[in-house]
Amino acid sequence: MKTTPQQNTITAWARLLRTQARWQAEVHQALKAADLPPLAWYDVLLELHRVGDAGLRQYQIGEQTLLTKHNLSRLLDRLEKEALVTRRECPEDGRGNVVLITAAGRRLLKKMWPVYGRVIRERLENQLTEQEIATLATLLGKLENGTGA
Amino acid sequence: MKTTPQQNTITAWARLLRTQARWQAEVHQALKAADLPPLAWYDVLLELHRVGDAGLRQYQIGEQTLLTKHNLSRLLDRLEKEALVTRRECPEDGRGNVVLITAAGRRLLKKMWPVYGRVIRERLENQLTEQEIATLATLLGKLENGTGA
DNA sequence: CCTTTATGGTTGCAGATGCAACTATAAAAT
DNA sequence: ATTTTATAGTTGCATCTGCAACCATAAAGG
Repeated sequence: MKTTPQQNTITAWARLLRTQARWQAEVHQALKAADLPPLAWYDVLLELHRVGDAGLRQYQIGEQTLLTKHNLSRLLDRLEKEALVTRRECPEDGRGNVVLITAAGRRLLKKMWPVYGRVIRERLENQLTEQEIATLATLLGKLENGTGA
Repeated sequence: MKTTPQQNTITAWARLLRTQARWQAEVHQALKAADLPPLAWYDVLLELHRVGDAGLRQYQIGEQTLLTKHNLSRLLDRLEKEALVTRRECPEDGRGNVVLITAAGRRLLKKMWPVYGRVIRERLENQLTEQEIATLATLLGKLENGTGA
C-alpha cells in the first residue's frame, strides 16, 4: 500500500492551504480597516439572512459554518449584545432556541459585503479567467463533501 | 464599475474556504487522535528542515508560514521548550536570532507525516483524478502570489 | 559623531478558542 | 410510568491569538 501522496497532490494541498490563509488574512485586514467586525460574524449573519423569518437553530448554524457549538454559543452572545440577532425560545424543542437576524444585522451585512466582495474580486476575478474560475469551482465542488468516495 | 463578483466567483470562493476549513479540522483531529502536536508545529519544523543547518531567521519563518511575529515568537518558545528547535544568536544581526531544527524535531516531523499524509490522500487523491489534481494545482498556483496581476 | 527612524524580537493584556463538565429537555428502553 | 441514553446549549478553565507597547540593535540623516 502506497503510504505517501503524489508530489502533485502535496503541491495542490499546500497551495490551497496557503491561498486560503492569505485570503482570510486579507479579508480580515480589509474589514478591520473599514472598522467592521470579523468574517465569522458575516458568515453567521448571512446564513440567518438566507433563511429569513424562519430562523435557525444553533446547531444548524454550526453545521453550516463549521463552528463548534460552544464557540458558536459565545459568538451569538456577542452578536446578541450588539442587537444583530435575537434568540427566541423554540416551540418544538424546549432545550433549544431559534436564532433570528435583526434589521440591524441585515444592515451590517449590507455594509460588510462591498468590502468583502472587493477582496474576492481582486483575488479571484483579477487573477483567473471566467473559464478558469468555473473549473476551479467544479473541482472544489468535488472535494466539498465529507467522507466522499 | 462593477461592484459585486460573479456568481461563479462567489461559489469558488466559498468552496475554497469551506474545503480548507474542513481539511484543517480533519488534520487536527487526526493529529490529536495520534497524540501529536497541531499542524502549525509541523509547518514550522518543515521549513526549518528544508533549509538544514543554515537555519532561518524568525521573520523568514513568519513569511513562509504566514504567522505573525508575536505569535511565532511564542510558538518557538514552546518548540524550544520541547527541544525541537534551538535559537542561536545571529552573527550578522545582533537583534535577531537564527532558528535551527534539532534531531528531535526531525524525528517528530517523521512521526507526524504519515498521519498528515494520510488525510491528504484521503481528501485529495481519493476524490479527484490525477489529471484533476494537476489542474487544481495549476489554478491555485496562479492565485498564490500577493497582489498579482 | 549624534540623533532619528526603521526593523527583529519579546511581553502584558484583552479577546477568542478548544475542551470537559454541567444543566435541561427530548427520545428510547423496560 | 420510570429509568436510561442522547441531544441542545451554556459555562469554567486553560491555551492561544491579536494588538499595542516595549527593548535592543541597525540603518539613515544631519
